[in-house]
Amino acid sequence: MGRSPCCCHDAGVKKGPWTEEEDRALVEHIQRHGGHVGSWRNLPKAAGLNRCGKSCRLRWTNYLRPDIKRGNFTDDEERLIIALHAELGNKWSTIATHLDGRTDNEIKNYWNTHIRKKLLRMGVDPVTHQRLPPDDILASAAGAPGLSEALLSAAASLGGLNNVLMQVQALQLLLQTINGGAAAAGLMANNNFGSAADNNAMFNARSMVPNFQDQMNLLAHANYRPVDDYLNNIASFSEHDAVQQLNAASSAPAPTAAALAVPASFPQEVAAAADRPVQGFADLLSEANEMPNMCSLEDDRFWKDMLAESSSLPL
DNA sequence: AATGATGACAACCGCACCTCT
DNA sequence: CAGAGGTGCGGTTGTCATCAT
Repeated sequence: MGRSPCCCHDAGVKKGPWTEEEDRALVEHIQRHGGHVGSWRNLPKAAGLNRCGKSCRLRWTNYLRPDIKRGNFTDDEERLIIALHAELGNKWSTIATHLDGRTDNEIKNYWNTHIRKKLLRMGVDPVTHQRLPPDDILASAAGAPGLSEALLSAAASLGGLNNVLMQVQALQLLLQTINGGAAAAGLMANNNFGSAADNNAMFNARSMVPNFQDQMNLLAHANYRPVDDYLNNIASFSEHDAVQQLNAASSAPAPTAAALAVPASFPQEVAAAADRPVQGFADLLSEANEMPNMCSLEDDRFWKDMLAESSSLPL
């Protein structure tokens, strides 16, 4: 099973982008043979192409084949890719067999340029499809070389995220890292869901709940559905993502006062905190939200200011 | 307007596997 | 069974367009 030498190493064989003439020669040659290629190695000479046979095969299978579907991936296709990737991993060719007209190369590129980044923004490991471990993030913030890719991605994306809930998640992770999570609640004011008073109630209450899951539960009590756990069930991701997109895009009614009421099961100080005016990140974040490009890791001042604000939040 | 940075996509590279002799 | 030819596959790189400075 030795590896055969590739004709691509031949001197004078052209590489790089294909011209229209080359495409036409390749297509006409294959059509002349009824769509059958025979030997790819012999094809270039027969077709009058100064190309490696391998290059011809790639060009045909990934671009010139008549049954290839061009254009953007649909939502359904994206969901299918994610689900299949969770099951199959980087088996691009196998994944491609489930999507009509899509090539493995196209799917692979789409994954690397779109889906992977989207998952990272949501705090999801695109390899394991699980939530990225907090230790990873904490270690990164402690000065370990190489800030966590997830944190970097989340932080760099803060201003551009079109989904408030993603912002919340990203900032939660960031603040847990920076400040032990104590200030994270203030960030929740940047949500556009309800009135300022409602936000005060919700977010001050949240600040009294140190545990991330408890915070999420409190939000859930107020009819928020921010972090349904895709991470524990990859099959539900597509729907979850779709719901998130809908939530972000829709003009969903603000939660009612009743919905925002602190549940009786929460400690008394939580209820008390609900009446305190929110401070800290709210203004900062809403300002950032209006100017998407101001948030980036390169903008040291932003993070410096945010750190300063976080330290002044009431606990 | 020029230049650098970034993102998206096409194409290449090298290894592994399958088939045939 | 071994080895060569041919192809499939996944990772990586190159190229070009667009955006930011």
